[in-house]
Amino acid sequence: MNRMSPGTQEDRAAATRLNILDAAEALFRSMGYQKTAVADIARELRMSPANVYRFFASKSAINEAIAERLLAGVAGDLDAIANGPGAAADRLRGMMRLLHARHMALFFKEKRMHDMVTAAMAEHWGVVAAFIARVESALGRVLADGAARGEFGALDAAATARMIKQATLCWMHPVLIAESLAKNLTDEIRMAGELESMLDLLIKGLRPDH
Amino acid sequence: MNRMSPGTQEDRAAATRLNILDAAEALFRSMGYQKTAVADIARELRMSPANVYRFFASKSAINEAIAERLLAGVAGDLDAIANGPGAAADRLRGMMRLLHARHMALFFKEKRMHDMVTAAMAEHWGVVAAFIARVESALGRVLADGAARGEFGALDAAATARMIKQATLCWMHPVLIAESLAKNLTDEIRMAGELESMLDLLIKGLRPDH
DNA sequence: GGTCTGAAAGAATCCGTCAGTCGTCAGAGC
DNA sequence: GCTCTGACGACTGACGGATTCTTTCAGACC
Repeated sequence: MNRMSPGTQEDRAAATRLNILDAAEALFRSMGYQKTAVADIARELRMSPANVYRFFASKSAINEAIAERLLAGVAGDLDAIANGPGAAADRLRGMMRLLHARHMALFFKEKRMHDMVTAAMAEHWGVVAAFIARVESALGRVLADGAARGEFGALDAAATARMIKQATLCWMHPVLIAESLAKNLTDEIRMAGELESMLDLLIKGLRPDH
Repeated sequence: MNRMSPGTQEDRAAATRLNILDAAEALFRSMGYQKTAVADIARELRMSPANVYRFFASKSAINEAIAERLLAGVAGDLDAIANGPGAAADRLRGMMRLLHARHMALFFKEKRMHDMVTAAMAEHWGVVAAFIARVESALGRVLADGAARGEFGALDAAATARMIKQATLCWMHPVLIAESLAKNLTDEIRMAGELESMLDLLIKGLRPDH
Protein backbone atom coordinates (compact mmCIF):
# COMPACT_ATOMS: atom_id res chain seq x y z
CA MET A 1 0.00 0.00 0.00
CA ASN A 2 1.15 3.53 -0.63
CA ARG A 3 0.18 6.59 1.31
CA MET A 4 1.01 10.29 1.66
CA SER A 5 3.21 10.00 4.74
CA PRO A 6 3.83 6.97 6.93
CA GLY A 7 1.10 6.35 9.50
CA THR A 8 -1.20 9.15 8.36
CA GLN A 9 -4.14 6.93 7.55
CA GLU A 10 -3.74 4.86 10.68
CA ASP A 11 -3.33 8.01 12.78
CA ARG A 12 -6.54 9.51 11.43
CA ALA A 13 -8.37 6.26 12.08
CA ALA A 14 -6.97 6.03 15.60
CA ALA A 15 -8.02 9.63 16.26
CA THR A 16 -11.55 8.90 15.07
CA ARG A 17 -11.67 5.81 17.29
CA LEU A 18 -10.71 8.00 20.24
CA ASN A 19 -13.33 10.61 19.32
CA ILE A 20 -15.98 7.91 19.18
CA LEU A 21 -14.89 6.54 22.55
CA ASP A 22 -14.95 10.01 24.14
CA ALA A 23 -18.37 10.88 22.75
CA ALA A 24 -19.77 7.47 23.65
CA GLU A 25 -18.39 7.59 27.18
CA ALA A 26 -19.88 11.04 27.76
CA LEU A 27 -23.28 9.87 26.49
CA PHE A 28 -23.18 6.58 28.40
CA ARG A 29 -22.35 8.50 31.58
CA SER A 30 -25.07 11.10 31.16
CA MET A 31 -27.97 9.10 29.73
CA GLY A 32 -26.98 5.48 30.42
CA TYR A 33 -25.75 2.69 28.18
CA GLN A 34 -29.16 1.28 27.27
CA LYS A 35 -30.75 4.65 26.51
CA THR A 36 -27.89 5.74 24.28
CA ALA A 37 -28.37 4.79 20.62
CA VAL A 38 -25.47 4.43 18.21
CA ALA A 39 -27.28 7.14 16.23
CA ASP A 40 -26.83 9.50 19.22
CA ILE A 41 -23.08 8.93 19.24
CA ALA A 42 -22.90 9.46 15.48
CA ARG A 43 -24.98 12.66 15.63
CA GLU A 44 -22.66 14.03 18.31
CA LEU A 45 -19.73 13.59 15.91
CA ARG A 46 -21.71 14.72 12.83
CA MET A 47 -21.36 11.39 11.10
CA SER A 48 -23.76 8.63 10.10
CA PRO A 49 -24.39 5.61 12.35
CA ALA A 50 -22.98 3.45 9.57
CA ASN A 51 -19.65 5.19 9.80
CA VAL A 52 -19.34 4.33 13.49
CA TYR A 53 -19.43 0.70 12.44
CA ARG A 54 -16.35 1.23 10.30
CA PHE A 55 -14.41 1.72 13.54
CA PHE A 56 -16.20 -0.57 15.98
CA ALA A 57 -17.87 -3.87 15.25
CA SER A 58 -20.76 -3.17 17.61
CA LYS A 59 -22.11 -0.92 20.32
CA SER A 60 -20.99 -3.55 22.78
CA ALA A 61 -17.44 -3.33 21.43
CA ILE A 62 -17.45 0.42 22.09
CA ASN A 63 -18.41 -0.26 25.69
CA GLU A 64 -15.68 -2.89 25.92
CA ALA A 65 -13.05 -0.40 24.72
CA ILE A 66 -14.26 2.21 27.22
CA ALA A 67 -14.12 -0.31 30.06
CA GLU A 68 -10.62 -1.37 29.00
CA ARG A 69 -9.39 2.22 28.93
CA LEU A 70 -10.93 3.01 32.29
CA LEU A 71 -9.65 -0.08 34.06
CA ALA A 72 -6.20 0.30 32.51
CA GLY A 73 -6.06 3.76 34.07
CA VAL A 74 -6.92 2.45 37.53
CA ALA A 75 -4.50 -0.46 37.15
CA GLY A 76 -1.76 1.98 36.15
CA ASP A 77 -2.31 4.10 39.27
CA LEU A 78 -2.29 0.92 41.32
CA ASP A 79 1.00 -0.21 39.81
CA ALA A 80 2.48 3.20 40.58
CA ILE A 81 1.69 2.76 44.26
CA ALA A 82 2.87 -0.85 44.24
CA ASN A 83 6.21 0.03 42.67
CA GLY A 84 6.60 3.22 44.70
CA PRO A 85 8.49 3.82 47.93
CA GLY A 86 7.35 3.18 51.49
CA ALA A 87 6.54 0.25 53.73
CA ALA A 88 4.75 -2.66 52.08
CA ALA A 89 1.89 -2.35 54.56
CA ASP A 90 1.40 1.31 53.67
CA ARG A 91 1.46 0.58 49.96
CA LEU A 92 -1.09 -2.19 50.50
CA ARG A 93 -3.31 0.24 52.36
CA GLY A 94 -2.92 2.89 49.68
CA MET A 95 -3.84 0.44 46.96
CA MET A 96 -7.00 -0.76 48.64
CA ARG A 97 -8.02 2.81 49.48
CA LEU A 98 -7.51 3.79 45.85
CA LEU A 99 -9.57 0.87 44.62
CA HIS A 100 -12.40 1.66 47.01
CA ALA A 101 -12.37 5.37 46.15
CA ARG A 102 -12.37 4.68 42.42
CA HIS A 103 -15.19 2.19 42.68
CA MET A 104 -17.28 4.59 44.73
CA ALA A 105 -16.66 7.39 42.24
CA LEU A 106 -17.32 5.12 39.28
CA PHE A 107 -20.60 3.68 40.40
CA PHE A 108 -22.20 6.35 42.50
CA LYS A 109 -21.06 9.75 41.39
CA GLU A 110 -22.97 9.38 38.15
CA LYS A 111 -26.00 7.20 38.67
CA ARG A 112 -26.29 6.39 34.97
CA MET A 113 -22.98 4.54 35.04
CA HIS A 114 -24.69 1.55 36.53
CA ASP A 115 -25.99 -0.14 33.39
CA MET A 116 -22.78 0.67 31.53
CA VAL A 117 -20.90 -1.25 34.20
CA THR A 118 -23.32 -4.16 34.43
CA ALA A 119 -23.30 -4.49 30.64
CA ALA A 120 -19.51 -4.58 30.65
CA MET A 121 -19.46 -7.16 33.43
CA ALA A 122 -22.01 -9.34 31.68
CA GLU A 123 -20.71 -9.08 28.12
CA HIS A 124 -16.99 -8.51 28.58
CA TRP A 125 -16.02 -10.46 31.66
CA GLY A 126 -12.64 -11.03 30.06
CA VAL A 127 -11.73 -7.35 30.44
CA VAL A 128 -12.82 -7.36 34.06
CA ALA A 129 -11.01 -10.63 34.73
CA ALA A 130 -7.82 -9.21 33.23
CA PHE A 131 -8.16 -6.18 35.51
CA ILE A 132 -8.68 -8.37 38.56
CA ALA A 133 -5.64 -10.44 37.59
CA ARG A 134 -3.59 -7.25 37.28
CA VAL A 135 -4.79 -6.07 40.69
CA GLU A 136 -3.94 -9.40 42.27
CA SER A 137 -0.57 -9.38 40.59
CA ALA A 138 0.25 -5.90 41.94
CA LEU A 139 -0.90 -6.92 45.41
CA GLY A 140 1.19 -10.08 45.12
CA ARG A 141 4.31 -8.10 44.26
CA VAL A 142 3.89 -5.85 47.30
CA LEU A 143 3.28 -8.88 49.50
CA ALA A 144 6.37 -10.69 48.19
CA ASP A 145 8.39 -7.51 48.66
CA GLY A 146 7.13 -7.13 52.24
CA ALA A 147 7.95 -10.75 52.98
CA ALA A 148 11.46 -10.39 51.50
CA ARG A 149 12.09 -7.35 53.67
CA GLY A 150 10.92 -9.21 56.76
CA GLU A 151 7.99 -6.84 57.17
CA PHE A 152 5.58 -9.74 56.67
CA GLY A 153 6.00 -13.39 57.61
CA ALA A 154 6.50 -16.13 55.02
CA LEU A 155 3.54 -16.24 52.62
CA ASP A 156 2.26 -17.48 49.27
CA ALA A 157 2.06 -14.12 47.48
CA ALA A 158 -0.56 -15.09 44.87
CA ALA A 159 -2.85 -16.89 47.30
CA THR A 160 -2.53 -14.15 49.92
CA ALA A 161 -3.24 -11.47 47.35
CA ARG A 162 -6.44 -13.29 46.54
CA MET A 163 -7.38 -13.48 50.23
CA ILE A 164 -6.92 -9.73 50.59
CA LYS A 165 -9.03 -9.11 47.53
CA GLN A 166 -11.78 -11.41 48.82
CA ALA A 167 -11.74 -9.95 52.32
CA THR A 168 -12.21 -6.44 51.00
CA LEU A 169 -14.69 -7.46 48.33
CA CYS A 170 -17.63 -5.74 49.97
CA TRP A 171 -15.90 -2.39 49.57
CA MET A 172 -15.12 -3.01 45.91
CA HIS A 173 -17.93 -5.03 44.40
CA PRO A 174 -20.60 -2.88 42.70
CA VAL A 175 -23.46 -5.14 43.73
CA LEU A 176 -22.39 -5.23 47.37
CA ILE A 177 -21.74 -1.50 47.57
CA ALA A 178 -25.15 -0.86 46.04
CA GLU A 179 -26.81 -3.28 48.47
CA SER A 180 -25.14 -1.73 51.50
CA LEU A 181 -26.12 1.77 50.53
CA ALA A 182 -29.64 0.80 49.44
CA LYS A 183 -30.36 -1.02 52.69
CA ASN A 184 -28.86 1.81 54.72
CA LEU A 185 -26.52 -0.65 56.38
CA THR A 186 -23.82 1.98 56.17
CA ASP A 187 -22.85 5.21 54.46
CA GLU A 188 -19.87 6.42 52.47
CA ILE A 189 -18.01 7.71 55.53
CA ARG A 190 -18.52 4.64 57.71
CA MET A 191 -17.60 2.40 54.80
CA ALA A 192 -14.20 4.03 54.48
CA GLY A 193 -13.66 3.63 58.24
CA GLU A 194 -14.60 -0.05 58.15
CA LEU A 195 -12.21 -0.66 55.29
CA GLU A 196 -9.42 0.77 57.45
CA SER A 197 -10.35 -1.60 60.31
CA MET A 198 -10.28 -4.52 57.93
CA LEU A 199 -6.87 -3.49 56.63
CA ASP A 200 -5.62 -3.22 60.23
CA LEU A 201 -6.76 -6.77 60.93
CA LEU A 202 -5.36 -8.20 57.70
CA ILE A 203 -2.00 -6.46 57.98
CA LYS A 204 -1.69 -7.65 61.56
CA GLY A 205 -2.31 -11.18 60.27
CA LEU A 206 0.48 -10.77 57.74
CA ARG A 207 3.17 -9.83 60.27
CA PRO A 208 5.98 -12.29 60.97
CA ASP A 209 5.14 -14.92 63.56
CA HIS A 210 6.94 -13.31 66.43
CA MET B 1 -63.45 -16.03 76.73
CA ASN B 2 -64.34 -19.58 77.66
CA ARG B 3 -63.12 -22.73 76.00
CA MET B 4 -63.15 -26.51 76.44
CA SER B 5 -59.63 -26.82 77.88
CA PRO B 6 -56.95 -24.18 78.24
CA GLY B 7 -54.98 -23.49 75.11
CA THR B 8 -56.98 -25.79 72.84
CA GLN B 9 -58.03 -23.15 70.35
CA GLU B 10 -54.61 -21.58 70.17
CA ASP B 11 -53.03 -25.01 69.89
CA ARG B 12 -55.20 -25.98 66.93
CA ALA B 13 -54.48 -22.69 65.22
CA ALA B 14 -50.76 -23.06 65.85
CA ALA B 15 -50.85 -26.60 64.45
CA THR B 16 -52.62 -25.41 61.31
CA ARG B 17 -50.04 -22.63 60.90
CA LEU B 18 -47.31 -25.25 61.11
CA ASN B 19 -49.09 -27.47 58.57
CA ILE B 20 -49.35 -24.55 56.17
CA LEU B 21 -45.68 -23.72 56.63
CA ASP B 22 -44.65 -27.35 56.05
CA ALA B 23 -46.76 -27.73 52.93
CA ALA B 24 -45.68 -24.33 51.58
CA GLU B 25 -42.00 -25.01 52.21
CA ALA B 26 -42.21 -28.36 50.43
CA LEU B 27 -43.93 -26.75 47.44
CA PHE B 28 -41.58 -23.74 47.36
CA ARG B 29 -38.60 -26.11 47.41
CA SER B 30 -39.90 -28.39 44.70
CA MET B 31 -41.53 -25.97 42.27
CA GLY B 32 -40.16 -22.57 43.32
CA TYR B 33 -41.72 -19.61 45.14
CA GLN B 34 -43.11 -17.80 42.10
CA LYS B 35 -44.61 -20.88 40.50
CA THR B 36 -46.37 -21.95 43.68
CA ALA B 37 -49.90 -20.53 44.01
CA VAL B 38 -51.60 -20.12 47.35
CA ALA B 39 -54.26 -22.38 45.84
CA ASP B 40 -51.63 -25.12 45.50
CA ILE B 41 -50.80 -24.88 49.19
CA ALA B 42 -54.48 -24.94 50.12
CA ARG B 43 -55.20 -27.93 47.86
CA GLU B 44 -52.35 -29.86 49.47
CA LEU B 45 -54.05 -29.39 52.85
CA ARG B 46 -57.58 -29.90 51.48
CA MET B 47 -58.72 -26.42 52.37
CA SER B 48 -59.76 -23.33 50.44
CA PRO B 49 -57.25 -20.62 49.52
CA ALA B 50 -59.25 -18.18 51.60
CA ASN B 51 -58.71 -20.24 54.70
CA VAL B 52 -54.97 -19.98 54.29
CA TYR B 53 -55.44 -16.23 54.59
CA ARG B 54 -56.98 -16.69 58.00
CA PHE B 55 -53.59 -17.81 59.22
CA PHE B 56 -51.23 -15.71 57.11
CA ALA B 57 -51.79 -12.21 55.81
CA SER B 58 -50.18 -13.02 52.46
CA LYS B 59 -48.17 -15.51 50.46
CA SER B 60 -45.22 -13.27 51.23
CA ALA B 61 -45.90 -13.61 54.98
CA ILE B 62 -45.77 -17.40 54.60
CA ASN B 63 -42.36 -17.07 53.01
CA GLU B 64 -41.30 -14.75 55.81
CA ALA B 65 -42.31 -17.30 58.45
CA ILE B 66 -40.47 -20.08 56.60
CA ALA B 67 -37.34 -17.94 56.35
CA GLU B 68 -37.61 -17.08 60.04
CA ARG B 69 -37.90 -20.75 61.02
CA LEU B 70 -35.01 -21.77 58.78
CA LEU B 71 -32.66 -19.01 59.91
CA ALA B 72 -33.59 -19.56 63.56
CA GLY B 73 -32.45 -23.16 63.12
CA VAL B 74 -29.09 -22.15 61.70
CA ALA B 75 -28.66 -19.46 64.36
CA GLY B 76 -29.41 -22.06 67.04
CA ASP B 77 -26.72 -24.41 65.74
CA LEU B 78 -24.36 -21.47 65.61
CA ASP B 79 -25.11 -20.53 69.22
CA ALA B 80 -24.47 -24.14 70.23
CA ILE B 81 -20.97 -23.97 68.79
CA ALA B 82 -20.37 -20.51 70.23
CA ASN B 83 -21.40 -21.59 73.75
CA GLY B 84 -19.68 -24.97 73.46
CA PRO B 85 -16.24 -26.04 74.64
CA GLY B 86 -12.93 -25.64 72.86
CA ALA B 87 -10.55 -22.86 71.90
CA ALA B 88 -12.18 -19.65 70.70
CA ALA B 89 -10.31 -19.89 67.39
CA ASP B 90 -11.67 -23.39 66.79
CA ARG B 91 -15.21 -22.34 67.62
CA LEU B 92 -14.84 -19.39 65.25
CA ARG B 93 -13.69 -21.74 62.52
CA GLY B 94 -16.52 -24.14 63.21
CA MET B 95 -19.08 -21.38 63.03
CA MET B 96 -17.89 -20.03 59.71
CA ARG B 97 -17.65 -23.55 58.26
CA LEU B 98 -21.19 -24.24 59.38
CA LEU B 99 -22.47 -21.01 57.84
CA HIS B 100 -20.73 -21.74 54.56
CA ALA B 101 -21.98 -25.32 54.45
CA ARG B 102 -25.56 -24.31 55.24
CA HIS B 103 -25.55 -21.58 52.62
CA MET B 104 -24.20 -23.93 49.99
CA ALA B 105 -26.82 -26.54 50.86
CA LEU B 106 -29.59 -23.95 50.95
CA PHE B 107 -28.94 -22.32 47.65
CA PHE B 108 -27.50 -25.02 45.50
CA LYS B 109 -28.78 -28.38 46.60
CA GLU B 110 -32.26 -27.49 45.44
CA LYS B 111 -32.11 -25.12 42.51
CA ARG B 112 -35.68 -23.96 43.06
CA MET B 113 -34.76 -22.43 46.40
CA HIS B 114 -33.27 -19.46 44.63
CA ASP B 115 -36.35 -17.34 44.06
CA MET B 116 -37.66 -18.22 47.50
CA VAL B 117 -34.46 -16.79 48.98
CA THR B 118 -34.32 -13.71 46.77
CA ALA B 119 -37.98 -12.97 47.53
CA ALA B 120 -37.24 -13.24 51.25
CA MET B 121 -34.21 -10.99 50.96
CA ALA B 122 -36.12 -8.38 48.96
CA GLU B 123 -39.38 -8.39 50.93
CA HIS B 124 -38.31 -9.37 54.41
CA TRP B 125 -34.94 -7.85 54.94
CA GLY B 126 -35.86 -7.48 58.61
CA VAL B 127 -35.74 -11.24 59.12
CA VAL B 128 -32.40 -11.50 57.38
CA ALA B 129 -31.05 -8.50 59.28
CA ALA B 130 -32.12 -10.09 62.56
CA PHE B 131 -30.30 -13.27 61.55
CA ILE B 132 -27.16 -11.36 60.65
CA ALA B 133 -27.34 -9.52 63.96
CA ARG B 134 -27.63 -12.86 65.78
CA VAL B 135 -24.65 -14.25 63.86
CA GLU B 136 -22.58 -11.18 64.66
CA SER B 137 -23.63 -11.39 68.30
CA ALA B 138 -22.55 -15.04 68.53
CA LEU B 139 -19.25 -14.24 66.81
CA GLY B 140 -18.79 -11.30 69.18
CA ARG B 141 -19.28 -13.51 72.26
CA VAL B 142 -16.65 -15.97 71.06
CA LEU B 143 -14.27 -13.11 70.28
CA ALA B 144 -14.81 -11.52 73.71
CA ASP B 145 -14.31 -14.91 75.33
CA GLY B 146 -11.11 -15.48 73.38
CA ALA B 147 -9.83 -12.05 74.33
CA ALA B 148 -10.67 -12.63 78.01
CA ARG B 149 -8.74 -15.91 77.98
CA GLY B 150 -5.76 -14.21 76.37
CA GLU B 151 -6.16 -16.31 73.25
CA PHE B 152 -6.79 -13.15 71.26
CA GLY B 153 -5.41 -9.63 71.76
CA ALA B 154 -7.54 -6.76 73.02
CA LEU B 155 -10.40 -6.11 70.60
CA ASP B 156 -13.77 -4.46 70.07
CA ALA B 157 -15.91 -7.60 69.94
CA ALA B 158 -18.82 -6.14 67.96
CA ALA B 159 -16.68 -4.36 65.40
CA THR B 160 -14.36 -7.33 64.98
CA ALA B 161 -17.30 -9.69 64.56
CA ARG B 162 -18.48 -7.49 61.72
CA MET B 163 -15.03 -7.54 60.12
CA ILE B 164 -14.99 -11.34 60.18
CA LYS B 165 -18.45 -11.46 58.65
CA GLN B 166 -17.43 -9.01 55.92
CA ALA B 167 -14.17 -10.78 55.16
CA THR B 168 -15.93 -14.10 54.67
CA LEU B 169 -18.88 -12.59 52.84
CA CYS B 170 -17.98 -14.12 49.51
CA TRP B 171 -18.45 -17.60 50.97
CA MET B 172 -21.82 -16.72 52.50
CA HIS B 173 -23.59 -14.29 50.22
CA PRO B 174 -25.98 -15.99 47.77
CA VAL B 175 -25.23 -13.53 44.95
CA LEU B 176 -21.47 -13.91 45.29
CA ILE B 177 -21.59 -17.69 45.56
CA ALA B 178 -23.77 -17.81 42.47
CA GLU B 179 -21.45 -15.45 40.59
CA SER B 180 -18.33 -17.44 41.50
CA LEU B 181 -19.85 -20.71 40.41
CA ALA B 182 -21.45 -19.25 37.27
CA LYS B 183 -18.21 -17.66 36.08
CA ASN B 184 -16.27 -20.82 36.92
CA LEU B 185 -13.95 -18.77 39.11
CA THR B 186 -13.90 -21.63 41.56
CA ASP B 187 -15.75 -24.80 42.58
CA GLU B 188 -17.28 -26.14 45.77
CA ILE B 189 -14.08 -27.88 46.89
CA ARG B 190 -11.70 -24.98 46.24
CA MET B 191 -14.15 -22.61 47.89
CA ALA B 192 -13.99 -24.54 51.14
CA GLY B 193 -10.19 -24.52 50.97
CA GLU B 194 -10.06 -20.78 50.39
CA LEU B 195 -12.36 -20.19 53.33
CA GLU B 196 -9.88 -22.07 55.51
CA SER B 197 -7.00 -19.89 54.26
CA MET B 198 -9.00 -16.78 55.03
CA LEU B 199 -9.76 -18.05 58.54
CA ASP B 200 -6.04 -18.77 59.04
CA LEU B 201 -5.18 -15.20 58.09
CA LEU B 202 -7.93 -13.63 60.20
CA ILE B 203 -7.22 -15.74 63.28
CA LYS B 204 -3.56 -14.89 63.00
CA GLY B 205 -4.56 -11.24 62.95
CA LEU B 206 -6.55 -11.70 66.13
CA ARG B 207 -3.69 -13.15 68.20
CA PRO B 208 -2.25 -11.07 71.05
CA ASP B 209 0.40 -8.63 69.94
CA HIS B 210 3.25 -10.79 71.12
C1' DG C 1 -10.07 4.19 -4.75
C1' DG C 2 -11.02 5.38 -0.36
C1' DT C 3 -14.61 7.62 2.68
C1' DC C 4 -18.88 8.03 3.90
C1' DT C 5 -24.12 7.84 3.53
C1' DG C 6 -29.20 6.51 2.96
C1' DA C 7 -32.14 2.91 2.94
C1' DA C 8 -33.43 -1.50 4.55
C1' DA C 9 -33.14 -6.14 7.05
C1' DG C 10 -33.12 -8.22 11.36
C1' DA C 11 -33.22 -7.83 16.52
C1' DA C 12 -34.77 -5.88 20.56
C1' DT C 13 -37.89 -3.27 23.16
C1' DC C 14 -42.16 -1.13 24.26
C1' DC C 15 -47.12 -1.15 24.96
C1' DG C 16 -51.94 -2.56 25.11
C1' DT C 17 -54.62 -6.63 26.08
C1' DC C 18 -56.11 -10.49 28.72
C1' DA C 19 -56.04 -14.77 31.33
C1' DG C 20 -55.03 -16.20 35.75
C1' DT C 21 -53.72 -15.26 40.66
C1' DC C 22 -53.94 -12.78 45.07
C1' DG C 23 -56.59 -11.29 48.68
C1' DT C 24 -61.51 -9.98 50.73
C1' DC C 25 -66.10 -10.56 52.25
C1' DA C 26 -70.72 -12.14 53.30
C1' DG C 27 -72.51 -15.94 54.84
C1' DA C 28 -72.99 -21.46 55.29
C1' DG C 29 -72.09 -25.35 58.44
C1' DC C 30 -71.11 -27.26 62.78
C1' DG D 1 -69.46 -18.42 68.15
C1' DC D 2 -65.90 -20.45 65.65
C1' DT D 3 -64.30 -22.49 61.29
C1' DC D 4 -64.38 -22.50 56.85
C1' DT D 5 -66.13 -21.70 51.81
C1' DG D 6 -67.53 -19.80 47.23
C1' DA D 7 -67.79 -15.85 44.70
C1' DC D 8 -65.99 -11.21 43.60
C1' DG D 9 -62.60 -6.86 42.66
C1' DA D 10 -57.57 -5.63 42.22
C1' DC D 11 -53.47 -6.82 40.38
C1' DT D 12 -49.54 -9.22 38.08
C1' DG D 13 -47.24 -11.43 34.45
C1' DA D 14 -47.48 -13.41 29.81
C1' DC D 15 -48.51 -12.80 24.80
C1' DG D 16 -48.48 -10.41 20.24
C1' DG D 17 -48.34 -6.35 17.34
C1' DA D 18 -46.12 -1.88 16.63
C1' DT D 19 -42.13 0.81 17.16
C1' DT D 20 -37.47 1.80 17.71
C1' DC D 21 -32.67 0.42 17.52
C1' DT D 22 -28.64 -2.15 15.69
C1' DT D 23 -26.22 -3.56 11.86
C1' DT D 24 -25.40 -4.19 6.86
C1' DC D 25 -24.57 -2.93 2.11
C1' DA D 26 -24.94 -0.91 -2.49
C1' DG D 27 -23.68 3.14 -4.23
C1' DA D 28 -22.76 8.59 -4.10
C1' DC D 29 -19.10 11.85 -3.45
C1' DC D 30 -14.44 13.66 -3.68
